[in-house]
Amino acid sequence: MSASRRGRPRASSPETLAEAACELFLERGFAATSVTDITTRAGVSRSSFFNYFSSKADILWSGLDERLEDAASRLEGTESVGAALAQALAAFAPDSLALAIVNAQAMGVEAELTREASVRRARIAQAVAHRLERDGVEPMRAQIAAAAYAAAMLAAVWSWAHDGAGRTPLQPTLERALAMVPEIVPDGR
Amino acid sequence: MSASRRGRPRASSPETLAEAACELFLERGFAATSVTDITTRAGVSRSSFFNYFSSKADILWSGLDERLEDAASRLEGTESVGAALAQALAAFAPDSLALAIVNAQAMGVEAELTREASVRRARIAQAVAHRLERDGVEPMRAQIAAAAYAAAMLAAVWSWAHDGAGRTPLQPTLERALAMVPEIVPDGR
DNA sequence: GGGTGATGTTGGATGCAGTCCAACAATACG
DNA sequence: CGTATTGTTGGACTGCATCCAACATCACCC
Repeated sequence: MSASRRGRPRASSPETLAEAACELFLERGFAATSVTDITTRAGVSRSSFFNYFSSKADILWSGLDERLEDAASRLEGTESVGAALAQALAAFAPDSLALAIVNAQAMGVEAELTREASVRRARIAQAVAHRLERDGVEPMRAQIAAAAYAAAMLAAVWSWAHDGAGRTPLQPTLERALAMVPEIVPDGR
Repeated sequence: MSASRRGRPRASSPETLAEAACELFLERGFAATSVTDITTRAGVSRSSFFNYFSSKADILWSGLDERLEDAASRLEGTESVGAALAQALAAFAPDSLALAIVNAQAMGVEAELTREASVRRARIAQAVAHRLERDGVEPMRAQIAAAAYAAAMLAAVWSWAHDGAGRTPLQPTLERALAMVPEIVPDGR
């Protein structure tokens, strides 16, 4: 744990920026909030924003994206697909995304959410499909089964967010969702 | 058939613009081609572009989007899910999308394609899920089954494009893909 | 055949996202 | 104290997308 590194200390953090951003999203809406607005409230320059997030939309998704990368790694191992996904998401804490899901209407972020969610669904589905093909499932079947897993996963996150991401853990909801997949998709492993 | 309508005749058409755009995409790549480049080659002003497409990416997707809207309408009727999708896509002719899928690398459009494809997958999945819920399938199951249908549908389009969209009809490939879904997703109707 | 309304085109102004870069600031370390 | 490292800042720049007022071209009807 390098508590203090070499050069100039960071003047901000993803958390600080995300907090400022979510406040503004709730006040004015996502579209009406510019990156400049966010950095102004956070007390840093606009340039710095892109050291922490690669886009405005990334504020909401960076937390989950991290977990999805972990999931993709685990899927290359020998864990079962369900276990890999469950383990990867075990470390997913309530963040901007959960807030945005619950307050989607207030933030005017519904279109943005469905759009970006679909990208994540496809991303994790591709990882699962690769794994299933590695296990000998034919490509077409693998894609269909993988899509089912991805849909279950995102649905669980949504359900968990609406149940109150702060109070409830994600795990039970996720495992219930993942358990449904092999029931209806025989190719699930 | 109103061959000539009321006001000033159109100086261009989606087809003309798409053709000019695809040429440029093949020459310089998608990212390196600006909307201005496209309209210049097509011989119209930049402003006119947005009378025909809502965005640059839409050049590739407007054809399929039209079919997906039709599919969503059909899904509100009494046709089976498979029949609704097959019927809707029966009128899908090879267009810019097929060209882009085949020449994805040359156009430098791979990231764009996976991204936008995921949005369409989610869109049609939602329509299917609505239908399944209407038929009494519980929401979670409906979402999973719907994701499977959507995955099959897009996979069919991809496969068809690679088989040579001009030479082969889409129908057989699509029906083969759709037929796979009820085999592995019992809730499919 | 001239007026009228409908339909489209054009150019310009505008706002914002995202990229890039060179100059500068603050730290640890030897 | 000098130096390498890490991070910040402002500014320039490109391109997407939106909006709008002025203008052009048609069909139609009196």
